[in-house]
Order: sequence, then C-alpha cells, then structure tokens
Amino acid sequence: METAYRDLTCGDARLSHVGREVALAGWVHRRRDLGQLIFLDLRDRYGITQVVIDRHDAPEAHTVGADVRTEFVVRARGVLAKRLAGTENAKLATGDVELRVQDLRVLSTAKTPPFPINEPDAEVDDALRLKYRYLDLRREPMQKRLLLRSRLVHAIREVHHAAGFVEIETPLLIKATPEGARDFIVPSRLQPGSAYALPQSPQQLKQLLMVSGFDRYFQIARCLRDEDLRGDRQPEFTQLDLEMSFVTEADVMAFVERMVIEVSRSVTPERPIANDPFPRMTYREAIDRYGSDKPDIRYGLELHSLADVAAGSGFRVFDETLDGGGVVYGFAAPGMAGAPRSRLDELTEDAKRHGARGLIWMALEEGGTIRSPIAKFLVEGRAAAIVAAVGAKPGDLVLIVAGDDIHAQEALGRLRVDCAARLGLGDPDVLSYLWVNRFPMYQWDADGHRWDATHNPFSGVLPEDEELLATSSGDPSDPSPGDPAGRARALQYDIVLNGWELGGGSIRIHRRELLERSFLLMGHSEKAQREKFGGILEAFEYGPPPHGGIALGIDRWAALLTYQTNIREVMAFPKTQSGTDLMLEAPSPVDPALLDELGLALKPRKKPDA
RNA sequence: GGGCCCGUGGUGUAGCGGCCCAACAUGCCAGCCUGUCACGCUGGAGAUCGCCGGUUCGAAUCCGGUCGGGCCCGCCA
Repeated sequence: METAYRDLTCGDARLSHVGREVALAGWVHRRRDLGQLIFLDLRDRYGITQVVIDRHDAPEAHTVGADVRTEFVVRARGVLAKRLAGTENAKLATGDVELRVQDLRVLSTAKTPPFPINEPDAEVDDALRLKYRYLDLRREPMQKRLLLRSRLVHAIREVHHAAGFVEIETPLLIKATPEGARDFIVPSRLQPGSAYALPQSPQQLKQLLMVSGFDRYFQIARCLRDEDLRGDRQPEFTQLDLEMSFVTEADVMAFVERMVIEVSRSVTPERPIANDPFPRMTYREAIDRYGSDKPDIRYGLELHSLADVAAGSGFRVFDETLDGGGVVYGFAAPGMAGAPRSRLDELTEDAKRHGARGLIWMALEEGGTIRSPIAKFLVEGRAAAIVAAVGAKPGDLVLIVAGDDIHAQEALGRLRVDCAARLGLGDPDVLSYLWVNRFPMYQWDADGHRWDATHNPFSGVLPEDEELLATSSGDPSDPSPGDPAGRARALQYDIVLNGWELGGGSIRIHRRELLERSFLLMGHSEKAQREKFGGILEAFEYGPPPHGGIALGIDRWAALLTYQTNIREVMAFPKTQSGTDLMLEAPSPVDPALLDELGLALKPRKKPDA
C-alpha cells in the first residue's frame, strides 16, 4: 500500500520494521498532549499506529502537533521504534512499536465532527448518521461491515467464475413489468409520452440470455422497487442473480448450496454452518411445523396441530373453528409458565397484531396444576392430550391459536419467533441455511378475481401437478377460487438463513403452450400477454432451453453475516424509511426546463383543503 | 393508507406543570504537564428544550397540528 505519501499503512507496523525510517498518513484518531510530548493515534482503514512527537527531538513537528486536532489528515515521517518496555499496547496490532516523528505535515484540517468518529460504540441518531454518511462510514463498525461486504461479493464472483459462469450486465432502462412490485419510471426524452421502467430484477433478461445460450449466467445486479420500506427493504438493493440451462431443481440447488457454503466459509470462517448439506423441507412442512415459509430452525418450539385433541372440547372457539374446516395449532414455550398476566396480555396483543383472532394459553405449573382461561373446558384427559401433543413439560407455557386457515399458523409462527428471541434461543453465531420448496403455484387474488403467481410468473409447475393448471369451469380465462390450479405446486425453491428469506428461484416454464396456459390463469389474455410479455414469448419460439435459476439478496446476506438486522448497516448510502437521501437531499424538485423537455409536470403532494 | 415510539448545548442522555434563564457525561476552547493510549489536572464557552398554535397565573413538561427519524401493519419476493 506504499504510495508517494506513505510507506506503510497505519495497520502495518510491526517489530520487524523497527529501525526503518518511514512515512505514515492518516486521520488523527486521538491526541494525547503531555506538554513536551504529544502522542497521536494515526488511523486509516487498516489500523491505528501511535505516533510520538518529542519536542526535544523535533521542535518544528512539535509546534505542528500542538495545533493538530481530531480527524485532521496528517503525514508523519520518522523512525519506527520499539516502544519503551512496559508501554506496549496489547489492544493494537501495532502496539509493540511507535513512530518517532521527525517531520509532521497537516494534509488537511477538519471541523469538529457532528458525532464521534473514534468511539465505535457511540450511539448516534440515524438521521445524523445518514446526513453525514461519509463520516459515519469512516467509523470502525461501518468500515468493517463494508469490508466484509466487499469480501462477500469478491468470493461470490470467484466461485461463479471458477464454476464456469459468465458475468453479464443487463440494462437499467427497461420496460415496466405488470407483475409484482411498483416500478420506478424514467420518462423518455427521445420518445415523448413514453417511459422506461427500472428493473425490479433482471428476471426476463436473464431468461433471454438462456435463449442466447449462455448456459451459466450470473450478475451482481441492482434491483429497484417502488414500495414502502422496512429495515430489510430499501428501494434499491442488490441481488446475486443467476440462471442456468439444462438443469433441474436439484441441479440449481446443488450448485447454489456449494456456492453458499464456500462463500460463507471464505467470508466468515469463524462461524459454524449448522447443516451441510442444507436441510430441505416443503412449504407445507415449513408452515405446519414452524408457521413460516422461512423458518429459523436453530431452535425447536415446533408447532403441533391440536385438531384431534381439541375436537369436541365444548370450547366454542375450538369447536366452531374445527367444524368450519379451520385449524388449531399450539407450541410449548419452555419455562414460561410463570409469565405474569401482563406478559400474557402482551403475547395476546402480539398474536392479534400478527393476524390471529386471539390467543389461548395454558401455563403448566411445576406442581402439575394448569392455569388457563379455558381451564374449565380442559377435563383431565383433554388437558393431558394437549400437553402431550405439543410436548410440553412442567414449567412450560402452551400457546394456542385457532383460525380459518394458514394465517392462524403464521400468526403462531411469529409468536414462536418472538418467544425464541425472548428466551434467547438460537446461537447467534451459527449460520443455519435451509431450503424450502414445493410452494403453491398461485394464490387467489380476490380483488382481481384471478390466480396470482406466488413468486414469479415464469415459475414452472411440478410435472405431476401439470394437469392441475386448470379451472373448474374448464375455461382457463374463467378462474374461481376452488380451481384445481390452487393446488398446483411450483418448481420453486427458497433459501433461508436464520429465519430470513435469503433468496428464491425456480425452474422456469420454457414450453410456450404451458406458459400461455399459466398466464391465462393469472388473468392475462392472449392479447395482454403479447403486450406485456411479447418479447420473451417471441423469444421462446426460437428454441428456449430448459432453464432455471435463483436470486439471493446480497444486502440481507451481508447483514446476517455481520449480525445486523437492518440492511442499511451494510449499504454505503442507504435511504430513510420515507425513501429520502438525507445527505444528497434527494429526491428534489427538478429544473422546470428539464421537465418541459421531458413533457412532464410534477404535482406537489396534495394538501388537505384549506 | 394506518398504528406505535422518539426529537433538550456539537454528541448521548436526565429533567415530564413552578424547585430549571435547564442537570450529567462526553466533545469543544484555554492553561499546566516527557510515556500516554478513553492520558491527567485546572478553568471556560456552549441550549430561544424540532417547528407552529393552544390550555394555564406559569409549559422542556399538558393538548392539537406540523416537520424529521425509527419500528410495525397493509404493500413488497
């Protein structure tokens, strides 16, 4: 890292360098002025080196050093020396040595920063961090995370190139996609009245590359979606996008699994990978056992159906739910029987927030008595049967949700995650990867009165379910919620890491007639198909190979690998939850002349009538 | 579109109707100090308590609105 300004970085100096005359350059991390003697901790992204300025040895440098302040950029030249016995600093990699300064130059001065750069643990208001993002990024935690992210992307590229993948860039100015999220729109100056859309993902383009014969493609691709933000969602984010030809589901999963393991071991060698090979479970199993299609399996707390043991209990909620074809599920939260009423009320509120109509609890006291709002319905045998069904032990709290459908299981699944967090379950160091597949092809869209792709409209169907791509009316353009199509399972697979959806993909439909049938079910008439997907449908008339792929969220992956739950922490310049960039002050009004050229007028936000 | 939380010297917090022209820590400025490493010691400056309006004899404190940030639901794969 030698340059005209420096011979070593601030992380390089070791005992082996002692005696050498060197120059260092960096930011003043801290200054300790003892009068005749000044210590500067000089920092760059590689580390910190102590610089000593002794007035007797270097009076001119001492004068400069007296005026130096935190975050000034300086260049110090001198002799690298072994520290005096007893003054070594074990906390620094460079702590056995120090630079005895002969010459000190200020390369640039700095105002007092708006928040401490030199205290890694300092809590700083998010808005302030984002406004001065360049200073936030100067802090050690952000440096570490972005460096890890860089290693992550590097490792991904290495593995893919080694496996014969071709890295191809796809355009950002493309055509709006009718499915999925809201598109960002870019008006066209050359084609007045028309607009480009920014890609939600390179989905169609990568499939076209398969038609072109690039049988192994990948890209670290920016994706843009104009939807509301969350901690794990930004309007622009990055995916590892890949697609392969002449593959089955097993082929894609096998490659991705090896790739993920290799990359994880390379980037975070100290973190254990829970399972190799990754466990695989069907969507149905994930929902039934964990109430989630992205279960965190680092801990148990599995859900159990109580349909058999709750039937005919005399408790109206159970009986009516089960008679109506609904579900009753429960799980045992270990050691939570002593939870006070207030805590149980909180859990009930959480369950409601997660979409349950209510929550039933049974606390198994150590003495064997059961405390529960439905105690009077729990005649002896029934209570024991429920306890047995969920595998509860004395001291456990059994949580039960009844409801019409999958939403009850999902609500309970979220309670499971809440309880696990509260109980401190799940080793935070472990990387627990998991495959979930056999997702339903479609979900019923009541508003649009059509079937909607659960994931991707091009996802293929399990061969044995192909005949289910039909409506009960016999006319694919006349769908209804009871259609066989609702039971069809997709060749769709998600990869899950510690309870987060890391990525998802599918084997695509490459046979045109099947694709058209699927599109009809999703409410796209042949005419609409031409308009919306004409390009790719035409391409599929020219020998599309069987193909499939996957996309992994790089931001989420980097966040999980750095113990973060918010992807902003692994993005250099993220936006706020309201989609603004506080540093650049974007979005902003646009020069009227430019708008005019584009044939645009921007309407200001509607104000309530005055 | 909706719910909840936060906004007080540069920073992080305390104060939550009068004890407050606001406290503590840190940072900042000045002086002293030759082995510090979160250096130490002494002194000092620094806040119309996000903004607007209201209630009140009196508002950082209560109420309404607004702006900004965060978490969540809807939305989103």
